[in-house]
Amino acid sequence: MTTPGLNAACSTTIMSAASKPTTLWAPHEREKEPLAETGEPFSCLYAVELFADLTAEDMDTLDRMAPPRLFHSGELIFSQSQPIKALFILKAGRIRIFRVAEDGKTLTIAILEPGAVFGEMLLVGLQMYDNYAEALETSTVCQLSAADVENHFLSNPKMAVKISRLLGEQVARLEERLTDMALRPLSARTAATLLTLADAAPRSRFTHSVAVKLTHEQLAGLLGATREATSKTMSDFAAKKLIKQGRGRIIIEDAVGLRRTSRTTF
Amino acid sequence: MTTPGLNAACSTTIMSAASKPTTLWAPHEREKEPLAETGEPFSCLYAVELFADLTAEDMDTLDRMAPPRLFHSGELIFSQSQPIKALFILKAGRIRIFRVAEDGKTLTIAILEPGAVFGEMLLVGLQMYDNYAEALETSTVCQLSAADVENHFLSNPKMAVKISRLLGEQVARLEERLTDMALRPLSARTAATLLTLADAAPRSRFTHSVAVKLTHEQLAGLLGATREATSKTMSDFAAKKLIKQGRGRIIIEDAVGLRRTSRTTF
DNA sequence: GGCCCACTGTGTCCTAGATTGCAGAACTCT
DNA sequence: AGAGTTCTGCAATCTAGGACACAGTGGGCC
Repeated sequence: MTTPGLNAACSTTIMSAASKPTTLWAPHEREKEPLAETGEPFSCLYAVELFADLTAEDMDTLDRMAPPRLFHSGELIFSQSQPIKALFILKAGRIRIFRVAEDGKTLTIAILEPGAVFGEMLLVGLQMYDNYAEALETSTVCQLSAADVENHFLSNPKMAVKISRLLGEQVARLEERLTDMALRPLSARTAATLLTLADAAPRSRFTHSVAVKLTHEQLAGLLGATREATSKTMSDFAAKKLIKQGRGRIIIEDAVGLRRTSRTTF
Repeated sequence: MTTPGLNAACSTTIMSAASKPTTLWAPHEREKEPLAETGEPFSCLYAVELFADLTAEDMDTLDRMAPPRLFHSGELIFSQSQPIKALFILKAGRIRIFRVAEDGKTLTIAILEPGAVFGEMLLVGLQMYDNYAEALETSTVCQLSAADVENHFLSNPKMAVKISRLLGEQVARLEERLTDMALRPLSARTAATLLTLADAAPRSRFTHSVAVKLTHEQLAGLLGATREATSKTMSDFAAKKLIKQGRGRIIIEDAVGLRRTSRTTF
């Protein structure tokens, strides 16, 4: 049920039903989709698990309060200078949550797919929170103001429970990732990360293989490694027939093999 | 107010009022304390922030349901084979939460001080959760059964909110630690970790300097580094007058200096 | 159809930190 | 007080992965 994704600043990566058509990485897909959906009257909220317990009425109210907004590739949704003042719902596109070190290097905390909720630290009243969010592609994002959230959420006891579960899952994932970072070599981390990405990814109905739509550089950001090192690992994996490479995407060929190498120490 | 400790599997590291006397690391302290307190009629719960909203009545009921239990140094409180079936409150002593890799290396997720609550993943219904908990010293731990928790907690709406906040703080800390691990050299990580440990640590009333009661090896476990590497950085720090060393404890001498080196890249 | 740029593949250093192996010092326990 | 254990301090070597520096190449864009 719950997707065990890599997402840490969001959590439910439930796909919105209509978000990704069956075509997988069809060229030109990008231009049509987000723009077409912008004006659409349907809810940002329906497909999001977090909101499932709301009454239809509440949902509609909230929906009207959550204006969709378009972000172009590379644009920042929030950052240090623009702290989180809203709860965000990703309707279409992809968002990268990341942190920045003094020297400018970044670690990406999560890559969000449509249906994800982020900026949830607002929900638990955390002020100083130095994550950045950036659109990886042209994306449309709905936002609920802090006030609206206050009124319609924190009053609802079921909601608090949901939020707890959501955060609990994040904690579990982060702990896992932390120990991976500390005790596993790059190859193992890469394999593990690919697998997690794979089952958070939109899936084609027609092929049993799954594609992860990332460049080596983006993957490197997730791994806390350099682009070069990641490229090398990917070549190795390709040589071992674990994956197949494509420009900007990686196709998982042998999931069990990956699982195995994700557990090896060297 | 809330202690920004390193704790990840617990969170509030509020000290129970009577837990640590002013003597700091007095020899032989260990034998007397936990044993003497075991039979004590007072609550495990009073000093724990998570329970502050309970009625006195509820508190007493819960208290009677939470038998204190003694764990000796090195003993496991829970593990893979003994999954979490209770919510634990650390009354006295210190507990280490950790994870284990295939090759036997471990990363410690958190070191808990008295007053900490752990095993909280039970609260959000997470089943498979592969953390271990081990007593670092002889420790007394109270446990609330899953059923009791169910009855007295999940009914209480305020409680859910508290749990959310608690988990939210954990998420923030873990994200911070993850990026530290990924992008910062050992020296910086060490400095940062010492600082966080320092203000989670019991504080003497008489000295303004704070002591962290850990061996290099334990610290190394927290840093995801070897004992040797940690020892070396500690020597460096001592040479720079940032800390003072003692067997099994580290005294912070220059907190701002540490803060500075925690931000340096090299 | 062609240009240009964002991805990718390598290749050569080079350093932080792991590994190994001891040795002395500080506690603890009896 | 003596013995054994735990901690800490080095020093020598090894290596995964970082830092640079290019060189192809596939694909979107004009």
